[in-house]
Amino acid sequence: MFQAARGTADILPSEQPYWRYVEKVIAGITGLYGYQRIDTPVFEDTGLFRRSVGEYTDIVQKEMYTFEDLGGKSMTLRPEGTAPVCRAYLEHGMQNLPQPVKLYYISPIFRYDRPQAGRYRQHYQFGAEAIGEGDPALDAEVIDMAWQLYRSLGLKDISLQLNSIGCKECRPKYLAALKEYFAGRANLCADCRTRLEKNPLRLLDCKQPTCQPVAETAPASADYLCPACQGHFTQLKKYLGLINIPFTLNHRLVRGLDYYTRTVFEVQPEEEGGQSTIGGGGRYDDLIAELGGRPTPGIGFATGIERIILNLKKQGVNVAVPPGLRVVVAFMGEKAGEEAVKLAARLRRTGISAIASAGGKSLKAQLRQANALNVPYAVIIGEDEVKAGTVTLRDMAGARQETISPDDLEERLK
RNA sequence: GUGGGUGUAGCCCAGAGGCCUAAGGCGUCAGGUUGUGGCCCUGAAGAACGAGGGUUCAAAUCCCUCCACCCACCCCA
Repeated sequence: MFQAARGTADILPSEQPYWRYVEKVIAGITGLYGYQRIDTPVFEDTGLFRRSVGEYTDIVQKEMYTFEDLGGKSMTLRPEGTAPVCRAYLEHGMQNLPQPVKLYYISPIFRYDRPQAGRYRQHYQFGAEAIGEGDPALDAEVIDMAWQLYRSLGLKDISLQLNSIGCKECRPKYLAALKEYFAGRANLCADCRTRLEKNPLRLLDCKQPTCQPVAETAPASADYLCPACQGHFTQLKKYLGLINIPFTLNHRLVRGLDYYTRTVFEVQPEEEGGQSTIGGGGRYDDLIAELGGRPTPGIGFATGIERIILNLKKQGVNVAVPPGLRVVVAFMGEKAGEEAVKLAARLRRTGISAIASAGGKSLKAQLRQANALNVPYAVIIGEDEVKAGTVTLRDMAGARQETISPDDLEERLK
């Protein structure tokens, strides 16, 4: 038998209420902040991700679904959402729109990773990008939107971690300080020794017990910011205070994609546990230029739908279940069967969800099924009703029924 | 990619070398007299025990390989 590929999952009808709930909240929030939806292709030129995400990131080095198409081009299944949106921004000349351009997406993301609870090879992300404005007020707005999203979803006990990792002016100085600091440490783990050369920022969030204390007392990027970045960060913190967004400064917060500048943030449930981050984002002021556009600042945020749902369940958040079927039309006999098919169709045309039972079962079986489907009403048509031109309307919950004209059904079932 | 745990019908699971041609519960389907559900009762369908190999007179039960899921690491959403 075939199975869904490793790390992928079917989203079954019983799960759908969660997805629809999350989508509904997202639609509300994005509307409130003036974001418009964009959908980009599932695969892109591999170069787009290599250039934006960064050659030495884990994502590019070992997690991409890359394949050669029949024309010999290297394509990659989208491993993150920001680069495609930036590509679309440039491709469609959105720099000619009023800035910032605010776009959001809900789309599948692919990463070849070892699956775990809350970690999949295909998962869905909601992401939002505000491109074309570098004002820290916009950073605050994006962070606020993320925060309000989780609040609106009904998630409690989440925390916001915040940091600034500087820009290309001040970053080199900081990296040098970091390298100098770590190079002097004897007992770094093997991973950290390679990070030291290729991606020193990542040294900060190593989870190895031996590296922990070392990272804890490492130089903080916030102490090495240039005046401009310092000003930006200060303003951002002030704005967040003005709109009452609680945040925790975390000088070890680093993100796994190279394009981030200045602001980075992450949201996670306070309860400990692996795969806990539910969302994160940051500013990427050099990305658009890196992709060939004029220097254009941007900031974005993304969150994993599966992880949101995981937490909704953990916290017992009640999601609205969409209304089910309203009526089952049961019948006995051939002529009544025709009436049932006609009646069910007629009810649907008036906006009342209805099915005629099928399969020629006994009335008992038909009502049993109606009960299992949890419909509030059953309509019964037998020989008597056919002769009299009536139908029997049964209130399933009240176990009462009466014989009425089919013309009165619409009014009664509304 | 590394280390560990698990894998029996759609779901939850009993079962620890021969008594298993695999038990139970949920669910599904049917019936409990003639046109009526939910409770109850009865019955049926549904599993060669993740896959493949091996050990043994004999394996769901032991061994090996693979696959999948879960946990930790890694990384991130």
